Amino acid sequence: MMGAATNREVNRLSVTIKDIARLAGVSHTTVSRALNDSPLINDETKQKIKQIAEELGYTPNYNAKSLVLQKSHHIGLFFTTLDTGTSAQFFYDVVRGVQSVIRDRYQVSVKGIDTYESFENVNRKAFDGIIVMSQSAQDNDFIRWVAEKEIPYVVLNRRIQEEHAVNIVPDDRQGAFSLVDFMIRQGHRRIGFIEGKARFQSAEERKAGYMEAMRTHALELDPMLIRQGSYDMESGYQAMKQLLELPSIPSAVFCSNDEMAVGAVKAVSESGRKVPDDISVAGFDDHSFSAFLSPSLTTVRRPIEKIAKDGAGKLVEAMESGERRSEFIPVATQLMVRESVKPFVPN
Amino acid sequence: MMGAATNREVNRLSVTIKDIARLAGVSHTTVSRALNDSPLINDETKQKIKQIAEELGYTPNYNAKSLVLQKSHHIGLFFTTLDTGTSAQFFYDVVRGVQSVIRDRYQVSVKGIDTYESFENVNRKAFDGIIVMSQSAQDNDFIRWVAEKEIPYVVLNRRIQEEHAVNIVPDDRQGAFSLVDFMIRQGHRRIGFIEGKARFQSAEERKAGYMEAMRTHALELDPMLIRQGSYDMESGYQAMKQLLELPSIPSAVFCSNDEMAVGAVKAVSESGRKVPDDISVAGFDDHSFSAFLSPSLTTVRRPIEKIAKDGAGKLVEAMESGERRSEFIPVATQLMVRESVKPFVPN
DNA sequence: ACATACAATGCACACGTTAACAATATCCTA
DNA sequence: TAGGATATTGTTAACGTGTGCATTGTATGT
Repeated sequence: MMGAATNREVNRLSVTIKDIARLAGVSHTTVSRALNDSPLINDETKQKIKQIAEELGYTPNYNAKSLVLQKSHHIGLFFTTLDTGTSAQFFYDVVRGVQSVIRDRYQVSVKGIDTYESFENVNRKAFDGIIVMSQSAQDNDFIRWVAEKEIPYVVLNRRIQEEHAVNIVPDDRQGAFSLVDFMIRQGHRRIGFIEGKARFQSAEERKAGYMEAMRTHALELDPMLIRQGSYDMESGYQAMKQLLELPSIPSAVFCSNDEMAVGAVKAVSESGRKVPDDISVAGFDDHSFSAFLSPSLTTVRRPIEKIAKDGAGKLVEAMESGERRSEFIPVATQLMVRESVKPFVPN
Repeated sequence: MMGAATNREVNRLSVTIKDIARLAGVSHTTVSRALNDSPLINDETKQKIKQIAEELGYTPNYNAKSLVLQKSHHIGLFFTTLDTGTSAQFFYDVVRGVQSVIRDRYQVSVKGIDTYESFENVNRKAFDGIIVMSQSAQDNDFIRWVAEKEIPYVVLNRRIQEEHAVNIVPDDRQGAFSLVDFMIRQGHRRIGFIEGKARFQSAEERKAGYMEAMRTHALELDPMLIRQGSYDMESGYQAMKQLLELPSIPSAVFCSNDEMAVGAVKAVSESGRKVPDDISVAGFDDHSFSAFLSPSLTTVRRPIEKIAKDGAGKLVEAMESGERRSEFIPVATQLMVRESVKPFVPN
């Protein structure tokens, strides 16, 4: 009679190293070592054990491994928010970039920082490492928490002051500068600006680039030409409508991202004007649709997927070496000249 | 001297129920019960224990919990692919929808099915439940695997035959039908069609809707008017270019999604024609940019975020009740009439 | 006053894995 | 041929938590 033993096996969720041990006639320790390719184990036994494991369809219980190895096999990918302000394209590029380097080495959990009331569950037991895709200084509390818990982490997309982390940041200011500089060289003097989401660092950097370019060319900074937006199309549409109601409208408008530029172009069309003949419009990000719009959108490419990949790579390095290295890596942006900005023609 | 004990505490990753037990002068069993609000424990002791836990900043070790409770606290969110074919908007809407109902009850890991060579690590130990955002019959192997492993799951977005799962699917065929029907009622007779990504079910359904509408109105199905696309802008652009080279071009073109419609509109513009005056164009999905294009895009809204929410809700239900219920839930789509389709005017 | 029920807590083991240490067998060296 | 080194395996405890069962103390009913 073998009722009891059989029942136990049947009821169990799945095969364990003890099952393999029994069949191989060795101890479970030996099985563990064999499956981990320990040099201690004789090659023949090793092969035999591996074969049995294969036949039984053994898969390790990662919860048990995690418990004893103090390693969760999980990394967290945190965004400032998953609601307004994070564009679909941005989100998608980041997740793809991260996944492409992590593959099945870790599980990647995607989160919005703003959904947490308390960070208590963000700790070393839950995450081996954390990628913060930071868009705003709001994230500082979170980043400080992660640093205090001594979880290996990297911060991408926004410059931070902390000392113990890799920080990869696109040079938004330079990108904005070169775009506005380009507009000015095309003869534009009254250049409007639609800001990104308030308190987002990228929004501030882009504004700084705009202002710097204007100052460099000794152009007047008319505050009426600067409008607040929030990175979504509707806000770009509204802001542009306001600009078009001014007594003296700008000949060119720089929108802090491509989505707002789409909204802005719509407002221009509705006013009976044409882009770029009557007014030039540019965006930022080089969103995937930008090249396909009519007119195609002049913008600045920001290599988000590459930043995500590099960041994930650096994080894995840090997790596996155990060293916390501080490193600031700026990433160049690239001006994409297309059709939506034309030389200024006085009428 | 208290060297040894202190050292152990200092070196440990964090506070455990045994630490709390020691301070409270009870056994760790009592602590475990108290923190889980067991009715067995006296209210006073319970309060005292909870307070100590609070003071020490205790957080449970989910790996240990998982091990003993056979529950991973993780759910998997699987897409057919994270590469071409899955649009950023689709991806984003789904993740947001799922996260909004799951919150911090489970960790959500996002995956592309096509990155797996072997599904071995997809099992009950790793996932308490799985959401398959299925776009193609390619996923059938995966779905079968999940069903065999008896992991609670739901399949969204694509109709399946399996018996033990909830299946929520937008009625793409009906949506496509009503859109093409609308075009025909606007007087169009030669209506082009740009197909979605090959082997994607949504692509086939939309084609079926197109053909059904044409047949219903007894219109000729000219195979020259049907072009293969792959759901991205470039393919829409190329397909439309081909259609415009025909000796007799269509007066309206239905693109299987909005992204291809954007590419198609570009091709029309480049040929010197105008949308919708010279040729009408429509898409599918009601992408966030569709209302903001000029002309705004006539399309079909598919409530992806709602599907994701409902699906996540059903999954949680299934996981927590332990019942596998088979349920097919079709979701209506909605025709969004905008500017890019105009009544047909013979020239 | 005594059996009985019940409330509250502890003991001991289990979950599946790894690892320090112990144990054995085998081989080599002087 | 004794003694040590080495290769291979096993014993046992540990990771942090939950739970069946035993235990203790207290209240209840007769």
